[in-house]
Amino acid sequence: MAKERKKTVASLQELADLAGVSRATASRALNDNPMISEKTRARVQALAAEHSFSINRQARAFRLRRSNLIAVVFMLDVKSDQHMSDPFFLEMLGGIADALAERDYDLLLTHAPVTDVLGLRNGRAFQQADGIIFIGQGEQHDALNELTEEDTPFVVWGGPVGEKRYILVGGDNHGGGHAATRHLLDAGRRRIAFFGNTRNPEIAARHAGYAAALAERGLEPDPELTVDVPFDMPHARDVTSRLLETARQFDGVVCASDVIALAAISTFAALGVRVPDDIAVVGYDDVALASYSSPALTTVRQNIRWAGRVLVESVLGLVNGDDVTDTQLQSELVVRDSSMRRTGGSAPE
Amino acid sequence: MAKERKKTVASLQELADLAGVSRATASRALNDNPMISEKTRARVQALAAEHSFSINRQARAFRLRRSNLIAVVFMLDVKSDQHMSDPFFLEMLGGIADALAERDYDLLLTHAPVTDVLGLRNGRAFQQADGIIFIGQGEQHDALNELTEEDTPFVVWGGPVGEKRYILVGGDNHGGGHAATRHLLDAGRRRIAFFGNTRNPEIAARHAGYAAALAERGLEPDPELTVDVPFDMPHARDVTSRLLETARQFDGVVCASDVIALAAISTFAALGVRVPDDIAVVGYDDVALASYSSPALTTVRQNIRWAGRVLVESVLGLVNGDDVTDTQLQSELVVRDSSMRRTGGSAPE
DNA sequence: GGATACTTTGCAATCGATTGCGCGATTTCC
DNA sequence: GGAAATCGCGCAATCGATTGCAAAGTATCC
Repeated sequence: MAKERKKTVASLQELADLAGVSRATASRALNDNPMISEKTRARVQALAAEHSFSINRQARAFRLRRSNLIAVVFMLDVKSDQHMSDPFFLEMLGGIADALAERDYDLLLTHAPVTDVLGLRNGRAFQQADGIIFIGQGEQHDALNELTEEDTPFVVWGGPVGEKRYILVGGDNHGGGHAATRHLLDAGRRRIAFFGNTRNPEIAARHAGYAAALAERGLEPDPELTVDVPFDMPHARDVTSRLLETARQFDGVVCASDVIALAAISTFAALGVRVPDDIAVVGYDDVALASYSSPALTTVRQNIRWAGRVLVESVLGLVNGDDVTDTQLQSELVVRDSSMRRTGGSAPE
Repeated sequence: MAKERKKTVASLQELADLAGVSRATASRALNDNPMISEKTRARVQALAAEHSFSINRQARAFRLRRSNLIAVVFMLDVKSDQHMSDPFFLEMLGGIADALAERDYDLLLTHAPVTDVLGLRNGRAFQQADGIIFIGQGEQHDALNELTEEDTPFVVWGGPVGEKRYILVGGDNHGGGHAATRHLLDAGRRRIAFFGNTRNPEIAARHAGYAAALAERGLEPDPELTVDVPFDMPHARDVTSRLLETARQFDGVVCASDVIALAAISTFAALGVRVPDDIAVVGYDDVALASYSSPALTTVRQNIRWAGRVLVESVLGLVNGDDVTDTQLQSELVVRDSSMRRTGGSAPE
């Protein structure tokens, strides 16, 4: 009797009957349509709440041709096998999810190893979602350009590229790469390597910043020290150890991600190279776990959660037909290893 | 002219017209309904492919009252603030996403800090999705029981609990906790702590395994050494350092997650405690990054991607009205620190 | 050949919400 | 007091696919 929830009302029609109005009026009342009188609106809404009625979203989506769904597509490079275990993705996803929830949108997660991005045209993302967020460009830049022909709008998280027809949101990769490299230079390092796949636009920009920082000090980047390290741990480890065997003449390394950095550090340790004494390492992304390595990892912070918000605002802007422009977010060097500075060869402790 | 994609066909009606059949026949042909002759079916499907027609999923979902969407809800404890930065979640999500994609389902991600789980009843997950996967029970066990009243079926990843009315999938938490503890005991440790929030059912089971392992060796677990460490790094660090100040009489610690373990190790290091010489640490989950800490972290592996598959199969089983039972997956100790054994007080290096 | 059975296809209702248009009632204005 | 403007609401079409049922066409049997 004192049941808090009354018999639930299934359809708009039932609610209308209950309120003694037509379906049309009930619909308008729920949507705060000004055509409806204040009194009627209040009554209908009260009844809706009382009977815990909520509109059938399927029907609504069908009628309005609008699902309130935004798809998130992770562009995973199969070759370099940057897979989801990079915490960066999760934090980004969290940021996007939160921002979408605030705007009353839902998140459709599409996680396909994307070799053929164009195949997405016939996939769910383009069919069901009102808009799409691509995380990363991988090496699929041209395919993305082609997707702009479709009528589902999208934005991309990534790095600068040449001919671009889509909306891009990204960090200041050039600045980040520059700051990271500069940090090592300031610590007295001279032979600085770069670990990362420069075919990826974001990483290419970081690498450009790296090269620029070297140039400012009159240093020429050694091509042999730019290594295409895959994103995931096991591979990174292999490549790193191989490099150490063949050309151990470097004393610092700028990594394209924290995961790479941690893999490198771990590998160095296994091979008896001391970090940061022999080789100093800088990461990228400032994932939560990075601060807990020992020594704590110096890295470039991107405000990932905020990035998620910007992505959401951009894509919803497109959905609503607003003018949307590219966005570049700040990146910031986070220095954690105060003892990296070269003091003349003596290792502390 | 040699355009590979002909003018796309928007609706079933158009396709039917093109094929010279009725909408009904076209629909049945596309769905391989045996009522339709082989010839007609082939013709319709060929035309559909040729004009890259794909059914309007909104309309279909509306008509069939079935969206082919499975919602994934992360149960985040606000108090203990276990947030998404734990890579465990991401790997699980990847496993679920893959398994769903194979079954032609999509993933609706719902990421709400769930204080009031019952509020989900009116949320999107219950409205749009055909089924739901909850990741973790948090401390919301009773609320979950109540949700079984709703008509959207769901399964839960988590640990054993008392009165349970829902389908549960989980790892062998008791066995894992036992193995982890046993490992430390075998290495000669005697004062072993447990870090984790035992109000969480999974962790409670791990703790039970921990206690059981101690008991087998005639040791009584010291309540003071069971510490409710929050899941995220900063808090874990605080709590850990406090513990060290007040009661530093332990030589091993079983952690409820790798993230906690890494935080603990980092804290120990900062406080001058040597790992594993002074205190040996075992983690849980075997997240990718764990293997790269130094020393590499011994941990309990759960096959998370497989877990994702099992969750998907279970929830789809429920959706289809099959009988579904609880599942317990294997857990396995991964030993990475060969040098942990106590050798009489002499620290190597 | 005619009746019966089976196969193949089409008709039309249906799912639930939204919205253009029109109608009656009320207010406003002169 | 009457015409015009305004307000509040309902009628009915509509979105696109699915499906029970009936009808038309074809094969089978005696």
